[in-house]
Amino acid sequence: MPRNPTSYVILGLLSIHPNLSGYVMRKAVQGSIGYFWAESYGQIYPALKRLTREGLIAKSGGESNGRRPRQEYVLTEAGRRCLREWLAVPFHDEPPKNEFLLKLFFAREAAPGVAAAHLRDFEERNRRMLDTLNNIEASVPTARPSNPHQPYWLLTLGFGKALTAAALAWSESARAELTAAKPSAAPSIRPPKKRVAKKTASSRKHVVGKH
Amino acid sequence: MPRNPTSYVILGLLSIHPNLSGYVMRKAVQGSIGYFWAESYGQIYPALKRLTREGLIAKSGGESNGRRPRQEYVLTEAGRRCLREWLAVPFHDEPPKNEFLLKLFFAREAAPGVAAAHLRDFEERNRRMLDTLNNIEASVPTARPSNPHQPYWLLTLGFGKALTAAALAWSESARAELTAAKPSAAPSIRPPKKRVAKKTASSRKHVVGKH
DNA sequence: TGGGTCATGTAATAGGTTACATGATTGC
DNA sequence: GCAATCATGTAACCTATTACATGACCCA
Repeated sequence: MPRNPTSYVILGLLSIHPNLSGYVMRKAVQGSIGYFWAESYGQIYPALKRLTREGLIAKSGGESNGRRPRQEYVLTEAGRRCLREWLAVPFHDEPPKNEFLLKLFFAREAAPGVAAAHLRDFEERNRRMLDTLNNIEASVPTARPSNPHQPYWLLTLGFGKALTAAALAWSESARAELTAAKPSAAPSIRPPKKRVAKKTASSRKHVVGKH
Repeated sequence: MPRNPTSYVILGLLSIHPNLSGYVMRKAVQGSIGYFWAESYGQIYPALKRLTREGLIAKSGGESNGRRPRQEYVLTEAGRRCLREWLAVPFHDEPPKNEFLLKLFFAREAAPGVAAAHLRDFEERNRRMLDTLNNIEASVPTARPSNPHQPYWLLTLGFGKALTAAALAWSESARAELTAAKPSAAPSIRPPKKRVAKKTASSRKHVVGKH
């Protein structure tokens, strides 16, 4: 019986830390794997119900400290087995849909300045993201014992940093290229000295836009 | 009236090259923006129908050279306006869901070797991707006139190359870190000289896995 | 008393994949 | 003849977001 990604996120979180409620799972996703994953309540709560019904997780007494009592969950043995099996099967990577790149690709049709604006926006967001990731890194204890999951967390964090930094570097050079290549709206006679002029290129058999 | 991303992809493609059929649109997506976007026939054909009904595109005589006649489409003026408007609104970037990173993050629960296997797999896929992108780049004419969309294509291609290269570099160092950090299954007494030992770290307020 | 956050959930809708059906043509 | 590719489309299903409903507690 195939299960959706949300289910595995839940199983994974419970494998790291028992007794989580739907609410804190959502928060945990945002706070730890938010760089490459997202879950909404509309996904989590139904999944919790289903997983309970199927015996992969079980309700554990929700501690109600003054507040509304939280329904908490723990992994069952079946749940742990299920998680392990899923972890072992090869991942599939569909191309991540990137609306920013989509708009950039079609940007010739846009009003002048639109592409540059998106690029600035992109750059800014990456700058903030890199900041966030660095803060996370700084908040991690470098101390010896730590916890057994930490090596893997460090790897994903490192990935986030590396890719964000690369995106940032690219967007800076892209901005330069763009302003250099587009001095006026009608570049027909000698586009005045491209400054950056990095040799990049594009496009395969290109059904669309044969050159 | 809000439209789905697929619609804008169609409008965008037709803005670059008129007279495309659903079939070649799919191919064009794979061949040009496949690095960061995907569309299935199940999305494209209904979208074509709807866009035609709404007057954003129109059927253009499908040329039937021996084969089954293809239904081709062109942009209408309303379609072009609609595309322009969409291009101008800020993009929203949801975190791209990355199953590889998800499995890596939870990998402590997996059987030994699983994380390393995924990493090798990831590395290999990125290597192939970089190859593909380089081939695309090589096939682009460096000649002067070219076509007006090319600067934007070059930017997205450059992005793909930069990010893939960064992912590749990361995965190589990650593999080294992983093998260094995990000599046996129970690293409790002095994990023998980590070789790479790049200072990375992880995790924010971390509801899950407080250290 | 009003806004923020804690906390759980449902319903409507949108977005997207997969499998299937159909049939022609090309190349081995 | 058979497999692959061209080419269009539909139906069933899964995935996911958004808005909404509910209510308590905290703090200013």
